[in-house]
Amino acid sequence: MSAEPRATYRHGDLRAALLAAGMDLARDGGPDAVVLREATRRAGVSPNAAYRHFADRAALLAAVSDTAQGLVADRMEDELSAAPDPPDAGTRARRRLRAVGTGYLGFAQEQPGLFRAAFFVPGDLSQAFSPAKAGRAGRSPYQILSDVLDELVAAGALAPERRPGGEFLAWSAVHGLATLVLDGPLRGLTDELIAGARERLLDMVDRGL
Amino acid sequence: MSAEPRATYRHGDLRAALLAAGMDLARDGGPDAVVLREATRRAGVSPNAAYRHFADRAALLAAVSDTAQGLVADRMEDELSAAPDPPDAGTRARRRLRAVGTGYLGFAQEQPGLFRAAFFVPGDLSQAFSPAKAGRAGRSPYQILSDVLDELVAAGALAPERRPGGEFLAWSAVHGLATLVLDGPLRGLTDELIAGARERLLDMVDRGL
DNA sequence: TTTCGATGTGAACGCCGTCCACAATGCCAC
DNA sequence: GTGGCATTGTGGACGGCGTTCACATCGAAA
Repeated sequence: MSAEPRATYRHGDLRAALLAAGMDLARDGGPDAVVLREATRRAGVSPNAAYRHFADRAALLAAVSDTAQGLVADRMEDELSAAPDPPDAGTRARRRLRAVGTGYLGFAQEQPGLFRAAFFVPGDLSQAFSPAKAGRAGRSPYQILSDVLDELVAAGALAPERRPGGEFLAWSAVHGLATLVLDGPLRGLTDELIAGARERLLDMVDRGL
Repeated sequence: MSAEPRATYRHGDLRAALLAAGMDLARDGGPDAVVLREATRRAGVSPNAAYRHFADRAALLAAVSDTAQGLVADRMEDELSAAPDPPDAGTRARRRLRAVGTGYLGFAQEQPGLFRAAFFVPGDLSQAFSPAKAGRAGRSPYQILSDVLDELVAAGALAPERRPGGEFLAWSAVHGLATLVLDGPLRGLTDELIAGARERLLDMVDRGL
């Protein structure tokens, strides 16, 4: 889709094409690989054309980041759907919180480039609840986490006075571990070892929230 | 120290000068601001001269990162020295673990640029125990954390079977929170609010380790 | 004193993000 | 229809970057 010149002068949906190209670049290479000129090249368009749809490279990267966060949300929703449904509401809610963390960390392992693009872009977490970051189900990763914490309170598994700010505790733990797996001492470990670390970390959150 | 030409053809200690310039760049601007050409400019030297001392920009950045981690270590040691010494060994050890986390997060707030350069450089965490990352006291941030966890076990405040991998749990939590404070929803909050989140997070680690 | 490795210089290459002026296009009012 | 106009794409240029190659300069060892 890049070699032959377009039939029409107009492209059709250049914004979407640039975003798709940006996603491809991010997939193998992370945020630094999202290069404006290369994205236009892949879309079969001159470099400047990008500026009709994105203010600058940072804007394109932000769009890529938002889209990638949507994929993370999907991965989390998948894990939620697959989670078993124990009868007791409390253990069910706690199980669902684990599923959310598992989905987040699973995505980090399976799609390191996109994960980096999603969460290692300075400032792009500031409006974590923006609908631009939502997945198919319409919820952003933060919203999913937030909702599961509400379930925890509703099920009586988390004291209401501990609820406020719970997102920050849970997210901190899980995101920190993702960093260790991607760039730190846990890099390159076998899936089993990483799964072990994950379970221990989720235990910590479960116990300490 | 940049304008007037050098008296001698040789620079003296160009490596150190480039590293110092790199640290200055990182201090305000983070890792992306560590630009090879600018560092040589500040050292009063042609761009290529840098290649006699660093293989490429990544090598310079890695040196900056290591040095910055040494500063983080210093900040942690300071907090450790300032920590009160309760009589009970167990509560003392737990107090010291808190101090380590407090120092880490304090540095992140006080020196965001250097903190980013220290910990937001892909791959530079892989050998976390390298002496290049040590502070004045000769310990890297990871070593400090590791030692405090050992103290916890020695004091009987942590079951020995929970000890292995404890670094990953504690570090994950604290580093994740630092990310939220620097780039996420907690950015720009008052110091009191951030301190509140910090204490809650350290509670979680304390309880859940 | 000569030689030689280590260190710094100059010029160049290709890549990047971005800006400006201009061309092609689709659409809407008349 | 047709003329005008906002939208979208092009071409060319600028400065900055990392990096390489050939060359100059120096200090120290032979």
